[in-house]
Amino acid sequence: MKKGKITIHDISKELGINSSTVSRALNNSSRVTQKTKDKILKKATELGYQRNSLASKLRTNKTNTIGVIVPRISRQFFSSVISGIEETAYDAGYEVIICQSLDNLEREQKLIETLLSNRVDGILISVSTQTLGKDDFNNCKQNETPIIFFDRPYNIEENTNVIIDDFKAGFEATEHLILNGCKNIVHFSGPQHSELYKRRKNGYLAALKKYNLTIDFNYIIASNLMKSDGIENAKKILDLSKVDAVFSANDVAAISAMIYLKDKGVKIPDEIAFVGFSNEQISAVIEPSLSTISQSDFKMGTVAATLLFKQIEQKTTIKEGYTKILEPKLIIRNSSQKIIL
Amino acid sequence: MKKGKITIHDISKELGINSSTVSRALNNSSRVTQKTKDKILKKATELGYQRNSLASKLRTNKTNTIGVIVPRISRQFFSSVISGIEETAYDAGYEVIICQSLDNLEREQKLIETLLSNRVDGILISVSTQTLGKDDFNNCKQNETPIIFFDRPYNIEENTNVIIDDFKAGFEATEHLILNGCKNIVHFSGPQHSELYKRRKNGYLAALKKYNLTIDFNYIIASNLMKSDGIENAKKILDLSKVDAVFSANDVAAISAMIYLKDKGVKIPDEIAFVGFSNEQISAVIEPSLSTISQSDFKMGTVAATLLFKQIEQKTTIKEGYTKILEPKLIIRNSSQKIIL
DNA sequence: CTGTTAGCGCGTTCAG
DNA sequence: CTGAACGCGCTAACAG
Repeated sequence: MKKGKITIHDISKELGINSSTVSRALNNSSRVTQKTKDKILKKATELGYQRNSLASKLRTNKTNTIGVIVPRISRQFFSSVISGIEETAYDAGYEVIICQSLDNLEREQKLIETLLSNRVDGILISVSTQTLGKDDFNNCKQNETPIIFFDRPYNIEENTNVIIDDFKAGFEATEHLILNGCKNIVHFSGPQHSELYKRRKNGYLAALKKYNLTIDFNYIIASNLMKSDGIENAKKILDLSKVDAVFSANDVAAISAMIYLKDKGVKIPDEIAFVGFSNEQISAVIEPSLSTISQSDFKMGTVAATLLFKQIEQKTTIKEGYTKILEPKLIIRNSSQKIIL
Repeated sequence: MKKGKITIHDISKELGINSSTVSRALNNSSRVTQKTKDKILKKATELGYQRNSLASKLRTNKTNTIGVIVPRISRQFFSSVISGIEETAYDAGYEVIICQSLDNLEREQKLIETLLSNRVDGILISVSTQTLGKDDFNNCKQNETPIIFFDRPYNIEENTNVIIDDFKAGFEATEHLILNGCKNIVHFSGPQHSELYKRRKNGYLAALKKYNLTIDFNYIIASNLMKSDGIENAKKILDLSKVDAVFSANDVAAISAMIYLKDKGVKIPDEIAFVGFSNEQISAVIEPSLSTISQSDFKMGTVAATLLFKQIEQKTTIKEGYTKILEPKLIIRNSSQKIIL
């Protein structure tokens, strides 16, 4: 057997058929007779032919590949989104290159460069926390490479974004708790300079108002996204006179708070609604006494990917400032005790 | 500004310098004068030149890219290994393509094909649980593309593998617990047909023997890797008269067991040694009452990658059956209470 | 339905 | 130190 890589020319010569025909056959073109196709395919496997995508991509100027950049793949939210993206891409015949920025702007920029130099057809990105500028992704636009921002919106006026309706998520989660008989609902929020957490909080407040429940601002506990904040949150809960539910928009803090309370032997609220995560490991942890609700993170992946493929294939000039706001389709996870949402 | 992609020829024409020189300058060849280099680089950024890696890779027949296949990126062990791989690759000037097989053999095979057709220089893989055959990766060997198996060994006689010394890990974890005064140590094991879990168990047994502790086989609780198994395990613990530590080699089951015990209000053992994970989320969950030990998963990534790059660069014919067994460098995670290991 | 020709963008000869 | 020419493997366009 020949050393090195076998090319279509090797097949071509062996069979006395022109290499273009071989190429067409291997791409299953309708313009080749089935008989010759069979002959070629047989020979190809016989020689151990291995398609060279690089050459093909170079020639066609189309890679059928998209790049995905997330802060960390270990974060369940992102790995779920990635799964959604991959499923969609798989069906649409696209390859996916996954990258993690580690929330580092410099690294993120480097990844973008690498993806562009590999001529990906498009990019999906959840920007790093360091990414605050207004024009960090000009190189994409210059290349006319579509880029879509998901989860963490970026420069909404000019770019395509896929985000969730946080107000509605907060409203519906809270409303559900109310409809299940809860009246004293604590809300764990996140950093208050973040629009995202503000919107969720406003949803919470709106739900309380709708049902004429008194609003006690001591019941709104804002904190950062650290474990230690969760402990602090838990201590604050202990100071409140009556709590029959928690709506948490802050996963890390919420979990450590719950664990802390459990360890202290405090009975944790029967009704807890978490927004923002659905990881199996985490749900393993909080079962059976709690339930999570999960944003449709998987769906966010499919939506973002579908949108990207549309942009790629229509080759539309990128619409400025289109934002897709997902309905907060909240998924109820079964619990051995009460259903939460 | 010119539409479409700018090539070295565009730079070449604008400057009246031959494209070969431009190419050399952009690759920082020593055979170009600094002055012309500067001129070229300036022009390149001015025109928004964007290197075409595809063409370069095709031409040089070297991609400086490796593929990594893992069952799931969401599993902390794998995402840690990936981080290790990425760091190493980053330093060595390699790109990394991350793929997940979802523990599905068909998908795994397809990914291999894709990676090969993209001419990756090498592959790192932790095989899917469905991968049992002896020659599922012949296409790599045929292409002379190095492939290294990590964590889940595959056909040790013929391939390069990077695994951990499970016996030693089990021994040392158990020994540590003993040295901290524990005498009644439960061992959570995994599927008993797996060599990996057998070896860890043997390490546990060896440690008990060394310190003349009585071996009670009721204290060895084997199960599968599901949440439900963890619950069963927990129930079995309740039947035991005295337990002052747990050495768990089975992360999923161990966690759900601990949570179950907590929920039941049972005081969980003070000393718990987990082997096999170090995820932040998980450690958030089990703090402050427990501590984890983590295998050097990150290191496994660096070691496997380093080995692969060596194979790639030396272009050695792949040594048959070389297995690198890592020392189980166990990392102690701080706990607010006792240190476990 | 198949063959011919040319070229994607780059790097690497071999000249000068 | 720089230029001219060729080819990596594949496919689009045009013939036939």
